[in-house]
Amino acid sequence: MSKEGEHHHWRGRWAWPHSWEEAEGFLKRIAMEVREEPLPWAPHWLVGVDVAYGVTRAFAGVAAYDLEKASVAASWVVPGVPPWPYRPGFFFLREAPLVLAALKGLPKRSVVVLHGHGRAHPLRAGLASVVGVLLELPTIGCAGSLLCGEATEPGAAAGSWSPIWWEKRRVGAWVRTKAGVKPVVVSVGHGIRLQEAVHLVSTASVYRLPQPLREADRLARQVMRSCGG
DNA sequence: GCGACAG
DNA sequence: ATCTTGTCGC
Repeated sequence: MSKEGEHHHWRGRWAWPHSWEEAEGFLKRIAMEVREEPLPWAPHWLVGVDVAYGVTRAFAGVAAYDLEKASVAASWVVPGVPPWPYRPGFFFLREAPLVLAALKGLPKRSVVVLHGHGRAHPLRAGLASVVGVLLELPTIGCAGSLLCGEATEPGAAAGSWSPIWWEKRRVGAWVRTKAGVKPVVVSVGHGIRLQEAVHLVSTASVYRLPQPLREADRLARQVMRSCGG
């Protein structure tokens, strides 16, 4: 990845943060731009993105899952360099630059699902919201655990879910994607309704995480290992 | 002050 | 997250 975001069309409108302090202001502005609204069309693709990290390089895996055929139709990997260390609440600083570069040229009617949070974030704007707002794409956050908020345990059956509350707002859903397995945290990233996000994640799941995310993760790791980290 | 804390 | 294959249990 070269100088973060330099070549993207959103340069100018959004100055990429260069400190933790700037990152906080950046997220607050992203949060104000997030729209929680119905998708403008019936989605055809659920595109999963995940990044695997080696010693010096990182690899973003992307998997386009055809919702009708219930299978991954295309996948690719984009190499880069992780510019920031991980810090809870600022995961986007580490992951977003490479993810943004990897999501070029998606087909129409694509919804992107990211391995992290959207509105279920202390500032109500996690990685999925950053990517959604900057690329003006519908995005969903899907994470393995809560960063903030509270929820009651959903029922044991696959598909059941309960709302997640944070500062008196409903910021996400705790979703049982597989019977008897720990629920995942689903939240709106941008341009979609929580209900639709929950439905898409549930529909695309066989195991705990939705298929496009599993495939993106598997592919990114595979390529990373074949490239020697 | 201490613990918790997406990946 | 990552080091790491098979194995134990429902």
